[in-house]
Amino acid sequence: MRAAPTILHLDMDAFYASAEQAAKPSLRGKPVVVGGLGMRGVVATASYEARRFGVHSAMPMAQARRLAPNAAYLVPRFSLYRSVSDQVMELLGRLSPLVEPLSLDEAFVDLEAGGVADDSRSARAVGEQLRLVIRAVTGLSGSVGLAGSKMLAKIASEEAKPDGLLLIEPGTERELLAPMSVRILPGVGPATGDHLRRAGMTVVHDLVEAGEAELVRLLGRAHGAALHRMALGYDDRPVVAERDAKSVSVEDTFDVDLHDRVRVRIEVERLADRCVQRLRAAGRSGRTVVLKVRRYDFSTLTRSETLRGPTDDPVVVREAAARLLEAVDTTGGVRLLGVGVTGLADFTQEDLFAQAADARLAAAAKQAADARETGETEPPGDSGPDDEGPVAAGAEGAGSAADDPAPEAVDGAPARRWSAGHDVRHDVHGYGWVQGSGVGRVTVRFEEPGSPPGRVRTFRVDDPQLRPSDPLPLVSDPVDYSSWPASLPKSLSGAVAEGVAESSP
DNA sequence: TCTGGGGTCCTAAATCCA
DNA sequence: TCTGTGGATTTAGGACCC
Repeated sequence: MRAAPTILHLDMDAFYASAEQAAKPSLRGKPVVVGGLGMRGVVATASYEARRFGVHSAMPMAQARRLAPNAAYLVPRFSLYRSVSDQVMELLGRLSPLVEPLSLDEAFVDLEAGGVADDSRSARAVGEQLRLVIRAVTGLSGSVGLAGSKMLAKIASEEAKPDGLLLIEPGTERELLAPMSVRILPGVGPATGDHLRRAGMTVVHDLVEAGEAELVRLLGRAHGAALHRMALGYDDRPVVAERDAKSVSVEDTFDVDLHDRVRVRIEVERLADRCVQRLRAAGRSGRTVVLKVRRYDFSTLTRSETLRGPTDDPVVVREAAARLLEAVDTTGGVRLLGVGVTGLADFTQEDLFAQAADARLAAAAKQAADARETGETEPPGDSGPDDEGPVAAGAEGAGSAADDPAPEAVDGAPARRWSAGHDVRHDVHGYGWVQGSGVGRVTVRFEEPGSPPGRVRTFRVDDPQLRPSDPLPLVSDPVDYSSWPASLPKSLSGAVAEGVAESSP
């Protein structure tokens, strides 16, 4: 544990929902729920207004709708969140070279390594400034935790939420942690929490009392020892700037369980292709292919196969996934399929051709053997990368809605798809967003981040004056903060006063 | 009334090899 | 050559995180 509370944890408040509220003035102050809208969707983020109805993240969407029927329900728009996140991360990068992003809306910063703080006073000052600047630049609020370790900084930001700052003074950690639920400690989820509760431990103090030996007995060596240290407030994990991804995976939950074996195989091949696309985009290759199957009863199993060398060949990954699938019983129905690759290496050209050739040979041999069994005469080598054609035609519909922007054909002409929540621009009425669409109509609310709440108008889905638009910046006339943190612009206090006035009418 | 998608890390058993 | 030991690797599953 370092002496000074110079590790900062930033957590944006209800990030996705807040970004949507900033983008859509008519939703400010109203319950907003962002998540998958399909029949099997779950809540990604609920605005604080929605949380008052009991809606929280990871809750099934159907349940959220019962609790808050009048909330606005929106699909996530990651491009918007990513652009806001980039702005925030850029600001953090000015404080220190050691910035560790945990997700789009969270990061650790080592202020001491950045030379911007070395004691409680300076750390608090940086934290307060950061919150102001983030609000001025993004229009959103974030909560800041400051402490001498990552664990405590994160707990501090959690306690500070929403829109606050908490600094844990060195020496006060144990006292602070003692009465808290064991669930605040990292690594204690529902299962471990239950386990501990059955052993009579519900608050952090109980863990300290129990002692390391007892926790190790209960939870195993690594977990038990780590938990004991955490309970005492010890955590010396450093802030790590960049960490390489260790796996790449894609998965889909289907609106309706899949029963048809052929359909299941087609979906696995599609997922394999998508997985390889992402792998290649990252410039990586992988050695172990993992197939994930969630069955009708939510039981989940994985099967994996390690190749002789890393690959980024879609054929190799597809065929490995298909082999793995053959060993899985899918009677009863399949709820989710996933394909992943681990054992990542940086792209190495050599192995690939040999690997692909090997796999093709093996596949050819197998196909020949199968053909002999079934009396088929289809020649091997015909199952190349692009033979999705005729079979895939019947495979439409139940896939996730999110990943397939292909327009539906109406009267032979491609109809545009107006997704709820997405931005549009109309030649006459300007910028707005899709409130809903159906039966040939699309309803748009015309407003933008800087405007007052706007009017709703309805158009035909093929109105030529209506076009999809990129998200607008949430703050239209940003103050120049390029000199921060060296110096704050004079307008800061003015901008801050305005911001406060806006958010508390 | 059900339970997403993208990851990480840990454990344990089986297997192989020096 | 036989047997034992210890380590590394592979595989499967589970918990956890946002």
